[in-house]
Amino acid sequence: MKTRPSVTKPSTDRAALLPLLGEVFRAHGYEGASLALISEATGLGKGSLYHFFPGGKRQMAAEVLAEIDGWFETNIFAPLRAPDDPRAAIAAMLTGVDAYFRSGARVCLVGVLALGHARDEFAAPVNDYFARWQDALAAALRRSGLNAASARRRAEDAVLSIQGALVLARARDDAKVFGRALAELQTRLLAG
Amino acid sequence: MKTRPSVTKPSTDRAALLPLLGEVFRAHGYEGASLALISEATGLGKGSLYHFFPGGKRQMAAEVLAEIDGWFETNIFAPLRAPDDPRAAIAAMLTGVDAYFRSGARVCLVGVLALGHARDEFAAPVNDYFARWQDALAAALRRSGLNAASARRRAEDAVLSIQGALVLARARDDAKVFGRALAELQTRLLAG
DNA sequence: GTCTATAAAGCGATAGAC
DNA sequence: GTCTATCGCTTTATAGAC
Repeated sequence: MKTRPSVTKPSTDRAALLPLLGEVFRAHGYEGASLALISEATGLGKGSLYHFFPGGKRQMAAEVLAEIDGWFETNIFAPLRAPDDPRAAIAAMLTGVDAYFRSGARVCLVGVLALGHARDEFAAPVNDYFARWQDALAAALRRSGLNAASARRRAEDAVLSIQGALVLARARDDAKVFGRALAELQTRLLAG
Repeated sequence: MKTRPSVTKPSTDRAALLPLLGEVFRAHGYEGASLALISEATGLGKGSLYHFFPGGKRQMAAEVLAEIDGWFETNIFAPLRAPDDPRAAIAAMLTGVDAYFRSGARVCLVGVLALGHARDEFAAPVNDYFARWQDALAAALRRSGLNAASARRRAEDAVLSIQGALVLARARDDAKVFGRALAELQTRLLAG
């Protein structure tokens, strides 16, 4: 990867930046993630950061959010909507979620933003993320035999339980809370 | 509580300050709750605030946290531990929680602090709050007939569901999520 | 006990050299 | 594309008048 007076210029390193930014936002929250911390985490000076993200911190958080949303869309939501075995898709969701959140050691940035000071700033994408999660899961549950109302209630309960488990795991500093919640969820989701 | 050069002077207004501070912290998070906002919400200048809380924002948040903890201890935890009808105590917990969190319109400050930047600052009281909640609820469940392990799992699930419901209600800007979660919880907790 | 004024530090963001 | 230097503002916290 080179600069090459002209032509191409992939600047793909920009994409590699987002996961780093995500961890800073997760660890310190939106307001706690100062440009100094971000600069330290990425090894880039403020000048470079503003070169990549002219919109500053807001743009950084927005793009991180979009990347997370995209990951869940392809890895979690889409499989739930696919017309395959719905029970297998639900099981895959649970293992995927467990991996993504590092078995409870990693917090949900979307939830952090929802509770934080900047919630109004990101209200729309935050709402959309959870709405699509619930809808996708409800679709799978419906295909597995539940009626529409039960599927919606059970999907909401699942999404909420995952968020709560992450909060409690962090609060109690005990990641195992998350694993227990996922196990409980599995039996609850796959029950008749 | 005394000053006494001049009789009385209870300075009890200090206690009346805490709920106001609590709402500011809830609404803006710990770092988002600037002294300017706190000054505006309380109608007190910075000088007065530092007169009441020489430790500044940290002390304010710590005392608010202690007050919340005390409220839950007397209104929620203690009844769960009392040797009365455990099922009635659990039902009372749910209605008390619903009232405290304004049916989902109010967020849990303890959870906010757990996820926020200042989590290390308040790690001990935050952990203690959730631990005592779970223990008290598990005791009631045990008295209602469950074995120790089931009681602990079900209590953890309940505490986590309440937190998750508050997160999701805020994220989706739909307080009714909370009411549905409490209803679901009632059947789950009181089930055989 | 309450205020205003101010100190000292950190913040996000910008400018411009290289 | 990356850096340093710096601006303008806000932050927490303190000092001191009243």
